[in-house]
Amino acid sequence: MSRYNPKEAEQKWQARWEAEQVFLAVADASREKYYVLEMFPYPSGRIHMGHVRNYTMGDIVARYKRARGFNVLHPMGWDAFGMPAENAARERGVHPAIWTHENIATMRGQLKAMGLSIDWSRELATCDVEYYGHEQQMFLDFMEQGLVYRKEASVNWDPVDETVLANEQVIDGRGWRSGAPVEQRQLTQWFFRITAYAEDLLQSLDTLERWPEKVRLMQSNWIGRSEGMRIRFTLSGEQAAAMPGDGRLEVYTTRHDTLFGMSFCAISADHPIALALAADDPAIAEFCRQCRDLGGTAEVLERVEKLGLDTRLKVRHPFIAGREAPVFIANFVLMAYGAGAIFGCPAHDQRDLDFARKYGLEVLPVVAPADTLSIDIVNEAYTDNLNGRLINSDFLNGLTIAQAKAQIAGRLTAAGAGEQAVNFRLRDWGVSRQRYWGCPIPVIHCADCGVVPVPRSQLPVVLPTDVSFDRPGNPLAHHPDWKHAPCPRCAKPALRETDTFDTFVDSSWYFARFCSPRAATPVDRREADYWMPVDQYIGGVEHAILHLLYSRFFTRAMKATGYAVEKEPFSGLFTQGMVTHETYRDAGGAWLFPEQIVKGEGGVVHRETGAPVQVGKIESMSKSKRNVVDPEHIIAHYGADTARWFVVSDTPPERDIEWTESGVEGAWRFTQRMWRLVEDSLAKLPPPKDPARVSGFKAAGIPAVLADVPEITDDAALALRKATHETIRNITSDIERFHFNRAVARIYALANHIAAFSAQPAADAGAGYALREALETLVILTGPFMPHLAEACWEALGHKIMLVNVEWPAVDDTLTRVESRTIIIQVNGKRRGELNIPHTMTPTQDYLKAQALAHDAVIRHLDGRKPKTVIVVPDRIVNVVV
RNA sequence: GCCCGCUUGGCGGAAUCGGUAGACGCAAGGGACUUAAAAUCCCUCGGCUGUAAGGCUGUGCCGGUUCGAGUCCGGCAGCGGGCACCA
Repeated sequence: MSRYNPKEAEQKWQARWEAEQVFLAVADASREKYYVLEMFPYPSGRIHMGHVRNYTMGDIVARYKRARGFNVLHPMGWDAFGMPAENAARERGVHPAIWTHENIATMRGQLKAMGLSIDWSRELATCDVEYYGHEQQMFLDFMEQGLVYRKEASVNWDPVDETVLANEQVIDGRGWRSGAPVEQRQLTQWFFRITAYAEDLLQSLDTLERWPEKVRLMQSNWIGRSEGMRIRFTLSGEQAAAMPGDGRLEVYTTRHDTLFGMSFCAISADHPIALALAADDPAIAEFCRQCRDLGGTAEVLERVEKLGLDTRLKVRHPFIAGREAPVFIANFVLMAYGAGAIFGCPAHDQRDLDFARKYGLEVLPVVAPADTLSIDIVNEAYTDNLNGRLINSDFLNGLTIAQAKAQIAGRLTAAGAGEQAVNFRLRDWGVSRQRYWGCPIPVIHCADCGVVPVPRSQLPVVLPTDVSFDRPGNPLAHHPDWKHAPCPRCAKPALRETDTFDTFVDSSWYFARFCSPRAATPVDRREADYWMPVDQYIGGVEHAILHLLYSRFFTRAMKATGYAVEKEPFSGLFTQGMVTHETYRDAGGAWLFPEQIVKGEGGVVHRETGAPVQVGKIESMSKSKRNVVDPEHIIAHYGADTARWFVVSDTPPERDIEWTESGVEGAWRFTQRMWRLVEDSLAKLPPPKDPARVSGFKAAGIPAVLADVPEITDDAALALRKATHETIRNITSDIERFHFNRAVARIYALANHIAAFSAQPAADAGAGYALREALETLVILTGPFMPHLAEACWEALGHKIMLVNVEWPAVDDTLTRVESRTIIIQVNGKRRGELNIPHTMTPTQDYLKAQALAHDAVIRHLDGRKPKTVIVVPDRIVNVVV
């Protein structure tokens, strides 16, 4: 008996798959396609367990779908632009391109060692000009379609690193790298007009039936549609006529029903009126500056007091003659949302109430709970916007909130003072980054002609390689000559745009590029029309909003520019959980790696010093806490199959999984156990039959491997066959529904059953067939999870063709249709016994009832009482009710 | 603050429709084999009770619907996630 050697077997089968180009995907209109994609990795240096989990899941789906006869596309690439490469350049003097490509080479090798069924001929990296050049072309197309524009926007600016920071890179108001206080700066930036599709992006969420409900909800909240009114108030006061807006102030509200409770208006510090006032008044200018410097981080806003400055402007109430309300500039009003101005009704909005209390403004309740008709407002606003009746509101009194809204909308619209409006929280996507390692934005700035797109004949705009990182800021801007280019329109000297794209742009269309990664155009329509959309996309939930929303925008924009037919990129989505591990610290509080500790009799101690170790929380693996396990070590020690098996065992894929040494040992034991099971059974098996035809993309329509089993009458053999076919049915549905942990459990259960059967002496010749059928089924069903081991077992079972080319087994319904033979007997819903029904009979309800009433335990529990009724659930239960 | 999700043995988790709660794995304990170890195999394993057969109890807590509730409904608690001055 030989021991299974994963190292040899994995190399052997990976080489054979590659030699026969099994995973090469070729579009074929005669075959049904299936596009499986995992979120492509950032080439940070080495793969981590999160990658192992992600790519194992994708590979299970890809191999399974392939076995089901689909023409599977399963590609891999690299999200290769981004800041870590520039940081490496600054810290270690390595050029970002070299750093990135070395990382890619390392990680490609690590992924290949996992035995993934990937078509590596389609590999791409977003930092290669063959990729980002096409991105530049699409940018120009989007520009022509009006989907791109430039505007001045406020950004987080790190004055030391001289760069823009994303909100996540601002920690406690300081730059995450430099530690310098972050400033708000107005910069002219490029934007994608994602809001043009706000309604469609929201509505179409309903069509994404194979997306997690949670992700759809998060996107829906992010888009943040609200229905309300734009209302234009007439300004009064000395300066009213001089203000922008023709003497009117427009606000957006969702509570126009509370208009009679208005006691002030407030505008943003960036509102045109505020800017106009600030121009003449240093005090106002100073106040506006303070408001802006607050910035946008949520934690700061939480603590900050509501502040306002009276502009001395007033607005007239549209329905109360002679009544006016003051206009404030307020720090809590955002220019980017709605009209950048609000009307304040303190009784029914908490912020307005806080503000009113601070500045001594009137608080007039205008909505009361339906049954009370009056309400006192102290420190808490009454914000119920569904139930309630209007009070203190003239012609609205007594109406419901909905009726009052309709009245107000009707009157204001008729008067030309407003109209109903839909508003979105979603904002346009700013894509400019002042960085080197990204896709150059293909425009030229000319003093005379303005912003001029780079002519298509001059694309791609290639990143220069001779850049230096010896000073802060964007190396492209410092480059001696790269940015100098003649204006394409007037030929005078002009300047290239030195900003590059946000890396989310690169990852917003790579899935489409995979369909034709070497095409001379961004996408080859014939290929894309065949392969798109992605049938199953798999990745971390941390991308639930931005990446997925941007990609959904991009496919719409690509459709508008003729690059795509589908507007939704991913018809199925699965978001997997993280990989976690215990944390360890020494007495000094320093984090320790798992391999530095030993768990023994005396508790947990340091491997070398023997000093006691504190075991901390189970947290997601991170380098900073050192609770990481390197997949390469695991694969070297146990093999890829064991690692793959472990990361889908026990825990449902959407939940976080804890990596434990004993869990991996358990997975390792099973690989050996399965191999032994096959070897030990070989002597009892009839000869193998290779299937007549081969599945995969070279042939369609495949026969089942397991046909022609002779008739079997032995009970144990029949039970094995039944278990075999039930396992096929269950694992098939488990994989379809991403219940990999259940599929794993069922594989264990079938293996246990086979082991028990195999240990008994064979009843007759048929037993060998049942055993071969069960073993081969076990091997095929294990294939998507542990492909190398399964190939080895398949070969050991005597087959000449590779398992990867064998079709998924079919369920024999005649075997599984036989219902349960054990019927549970209950008294008052509690289990009291069971009935065993012989194979040969089909019991009637009356028979079951009689059997139950005659049962010892039932008689004991009835204790002489007459049953009121007896409920019989066919094939399951008899419940005697007293 | 608003929105969403989760809560089952020592642990990860099973339990399509309301119908045998705890599959499968890990850990633990006992035993076999072995000079020994590794590996492997067998047994036990929610709690209480009983020599045993068995009995009682048990899916976060309180209540309801039902012949029957981990599953459905109402309330509460705890944990986790998303958004957050969004008018």
